[in-house]
Amino acid sequence: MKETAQLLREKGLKVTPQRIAVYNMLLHTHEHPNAETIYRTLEVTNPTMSLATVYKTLDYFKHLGLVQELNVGEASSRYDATVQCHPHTVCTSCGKVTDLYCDALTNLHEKFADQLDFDVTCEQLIFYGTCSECRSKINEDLPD
Amino acid sequence: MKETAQLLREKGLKVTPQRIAVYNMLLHTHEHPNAETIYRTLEVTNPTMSLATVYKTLDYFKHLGLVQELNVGEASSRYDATVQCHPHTVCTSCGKVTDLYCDALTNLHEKFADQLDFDVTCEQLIFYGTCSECRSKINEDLPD
DNA sequence: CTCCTAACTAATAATTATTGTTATTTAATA
DNA sequence: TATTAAATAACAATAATTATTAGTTAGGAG
Repeated sequence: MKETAQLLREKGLKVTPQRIAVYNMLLHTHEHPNAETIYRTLEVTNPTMSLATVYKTLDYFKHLGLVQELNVGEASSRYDATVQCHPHTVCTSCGKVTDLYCDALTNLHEKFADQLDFDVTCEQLIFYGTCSECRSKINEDLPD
Repeated sequence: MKETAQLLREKGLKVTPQRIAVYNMLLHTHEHPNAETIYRTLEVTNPTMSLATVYKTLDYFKHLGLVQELNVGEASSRYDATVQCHPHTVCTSCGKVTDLYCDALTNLHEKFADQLDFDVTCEQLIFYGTCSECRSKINEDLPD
């Protein structure tokens, strides 16, 4: 936990329990939680935590490049402590968002920069569909 | 305009002036407007038009595959009458969303389907950055 | 062509995610 | 330890979207 405090300080942020809690939660999950989920998870151990602070903290973190905001078409944004752009899969059945680490699908803009007439700062590739678990479930429910 | 009425009928929808107006507007623009913009544009010529109807109409259209909902990280969704998945650029300076027709950046999932363990139904590739017009403006404002 | 009815629309209320406000508290430094 | 600028919690406000409902209309039956 020392590292988080150090990191926040380096970014010019005051170190508060709330900020440490939000950042550490994002570091240790792969669920890409939204603000509501972060708040619900943290209020159990951090009674002194409000949803507005979660929003504000995420906003600071985003602008300082500590987290990435992810928009997969849901009403609310999801957050990821991995700030490097990388593709995601989104299961339209269970809602699960998964990181995809695949060099061939990453930094696509670099390969096409000359054809674009557009300065790309960030790219987002999302595959929508059905994850393997949901596919199995659907097959169980529909025996032939 | 006859074709739109025909298309709606084929999809099992009643043909109403509101629905024709919304669909035709989306057909004839490349601006990827959101519900609010569609409403504002149409109320000029269609005084009998309400924002709630625009939302409901877009929802019907989306589920019937007549339009595509596009989420570029803004508060509201944008809509596109081109339902085939294709990449977009989003200028973070002026907000303009532009279609990108480039075979090498389209249907990426088909090329990687075997590596995924995920049934992809649709993919979305978005390049965020600065469009050429905004780049020129920035250069004007900052002479060296 | 007129009538009928289910489907549609407009108006408006309600909801949900997010942001603003403010009084109080706290982290960091002298 | 005292100071103070910044952060927080509580709550109000806003914006986008959805739900409700009473009145209207499209389109088929007669």
